[in-house]
Amino acid sequence: MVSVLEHKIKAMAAWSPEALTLLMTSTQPDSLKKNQFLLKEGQICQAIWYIEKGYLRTFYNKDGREINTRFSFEDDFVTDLRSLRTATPSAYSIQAGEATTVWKFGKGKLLDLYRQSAEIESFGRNLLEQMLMDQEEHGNWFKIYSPAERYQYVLQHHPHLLQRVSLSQLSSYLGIARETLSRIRKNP
Amino acid sequence: MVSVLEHKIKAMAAWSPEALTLLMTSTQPDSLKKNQFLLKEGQICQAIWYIEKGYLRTFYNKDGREINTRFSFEDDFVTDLRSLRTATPSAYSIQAGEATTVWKFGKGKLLDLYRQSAEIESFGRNLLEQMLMDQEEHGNWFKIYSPAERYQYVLQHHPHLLQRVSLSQLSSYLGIARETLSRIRKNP
DNA sequence: CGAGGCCTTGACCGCGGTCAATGCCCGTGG
DNA sequence: CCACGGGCATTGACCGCGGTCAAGGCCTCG
Repeated sequence: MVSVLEHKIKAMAAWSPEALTLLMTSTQPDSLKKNQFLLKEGQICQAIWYIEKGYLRTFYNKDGREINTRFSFEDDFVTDLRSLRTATPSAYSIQAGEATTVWKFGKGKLLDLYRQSAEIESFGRNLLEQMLMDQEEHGNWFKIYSPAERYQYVLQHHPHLLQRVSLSQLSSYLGIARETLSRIRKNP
Repeated sequence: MVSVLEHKIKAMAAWSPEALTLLMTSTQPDSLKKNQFLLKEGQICQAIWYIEKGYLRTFYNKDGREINTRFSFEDDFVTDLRSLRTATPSAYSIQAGEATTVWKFGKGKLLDLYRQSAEIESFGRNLLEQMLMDQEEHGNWFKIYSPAERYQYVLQHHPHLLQRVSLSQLSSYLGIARETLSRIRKNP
């Protein structure tokens, strides 16, 4: 039987059978309960994960307060790129927001894959370009939009966030206080 | 004679002579006067540029006001990734902040390079990873730091910004008003 | 039924935005 | 050489948005 991962990956690029097999034999699934950690602040990130089901939040501590920097859902790839690349302790934690199934690609394995297959390297590059585009857009929010406008943006472009993430958690992602988000939602 | 570009590129990775030659024969230099545009809002971005000398600012219009989203200096690569990838009109303009020399890699040429050389594709992937790391960090600023802290961060980590970019331009990059930046600098 | 999350609401206030005036530096032309 | 003008930075006055603290309401789950 073909896994969800294989099915999804197939749809993302025009794969040769060899590359697809190589990719699929380099990964294993893992299950996380709600609130379980994939990575804890201070650990060195050793892998990239693909989310099959559920969602993960990436956050970090500012004076004992958790600031959410990202929410990742089905079909997203997740890692702490800085920690992964530089093998330094992560400033972030990654935690399951629901019961979550991920597929793990270890760092060493991943570098092998890139070396062995130009197709996979190309896929990786494209993925990174997509992620960079998204990240630039997200970063520019804060320069351009007011808190209310940022909320409206999420409402229109990422409505699933509001359905699955608590408002407390969303507020730090929007860079505002929980109470302010509450008031924004109240007033049209 | 070996160009500045070739010298720099050499230092960034372990190149085979073939890949390096391929790369160097796919690019041409271009000179920009101060205030000259590399890309104007509404145009479709067709290339990636490498900055040999000078700097570029990327900005965009919010209600007639220019918001600077990025400053790129020597050895940086610059483009509007969204416009380049999707061939849609750019929301950004890119303008020289000083007399600037760039090397242009056209989109078609670039895709050829990736197809022809796994080394170049790998170089591209690594470059993207670096850019994504930087962009994530920059984006998280706004969630984590206050205006004064953001200024301090630039002061410590990117002091060249303050030497070469006017405070008016820097302020929108920090997401604050020009006057506020002035007051932050005044008070320790 | 009680406890604990989570969200909402209110009161207060300080940070940072806006507008306007002034100062400073420099390049240009009389 | 000086006078003027433009661009940029600073400063002051004002005020409204959004943060903080505290209380209360409403779920869900044990």
